[in-house]
Amino acid sequence: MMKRITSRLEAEELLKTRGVQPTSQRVEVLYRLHASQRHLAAEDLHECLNEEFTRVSRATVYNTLNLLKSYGLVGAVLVDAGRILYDANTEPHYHMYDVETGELTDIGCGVLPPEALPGIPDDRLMCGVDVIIKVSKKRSEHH
Amino acid sequence: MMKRITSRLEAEELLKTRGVQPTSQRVEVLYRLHASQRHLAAEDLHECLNEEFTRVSRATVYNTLNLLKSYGLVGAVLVDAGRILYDANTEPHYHMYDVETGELTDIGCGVLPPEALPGIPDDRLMCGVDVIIKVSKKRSEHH
DNA sequence: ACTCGACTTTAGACAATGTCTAATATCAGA
DNA sequence: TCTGATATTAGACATTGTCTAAAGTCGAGT
Repeated sequence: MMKRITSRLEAEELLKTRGVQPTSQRVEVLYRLHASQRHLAAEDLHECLNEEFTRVSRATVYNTLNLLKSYGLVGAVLVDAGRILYDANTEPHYHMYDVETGELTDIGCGVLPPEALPGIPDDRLMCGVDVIIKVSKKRSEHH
Repeated sequence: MMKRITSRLEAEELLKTRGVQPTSQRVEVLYRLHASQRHLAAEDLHECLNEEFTRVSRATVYNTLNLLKSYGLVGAVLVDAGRILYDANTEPHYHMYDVETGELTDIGCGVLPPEALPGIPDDRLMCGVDVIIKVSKKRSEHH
């Protein structure tokens, strides 16, 4: 089970143990993402950081999210064109996306462990699996 | 097994049978996507259409792809931020994405039928499943 | 063939998202 | 405290996709 970060201090510790310089901006981004309990876009996070006391530039939010992602400290989900949502949950899991509301929900992958996925060529290493199950409340418009 | 379109005439027939007005632009877009045998971005398609005799505007390429997608005549895959790749293969299938080269390959979903996916709430209808298996040749940079 | 109305295409403006650059600021180690 | 390496910043830039208003095309009914 993943440790949930509940304070800036814990975020700082986590960064240190991974060998990432725990600057105040990085700590803040990581902490806020955990605190929000939701999936956030970079712009959401930028906005949310700057309505409080903190002041973090747009570029830093983007850079930091890319950095955290490259260290596996956050997850990224592509739902629509030109929109990445970030996810504090770094356990392997899948997503359910409501195409009407835009709501994105985590789904455990118990029934469908990544190992069960179709085989990949021998010369490649799997470095991630994205599963997005799209749902809606209505039937699609064209039958 | 899906019928592969090999001529503009077949593209036109397909559009007609689905009740979509088979304009020359739509026929051309649908035909070219099948002819290319690859996954193409809207811009690729726009470029490729206009180096030949045909002349199709950017807006029409985007509109047409959205239209075809809403009728299930083409598939769309999100691989990177702000980049949709379109796919002539409308059979249920998954994708393998090489994060280094950007190469996107179809993978059958025989081993992993969509029905095997985690349950979704009763009040929602599943309207699609995206599975992207990310692979690379090297280990990721941060161990 | 003609006309009308509905649909389609078009060019270009616009919007949203993310990246890059050069200057400045900050940090860690000597 | 110094110094080099690293991080942050503002703003320009690039890319992708959407919107709008005008012009073009299609087809049914006459």
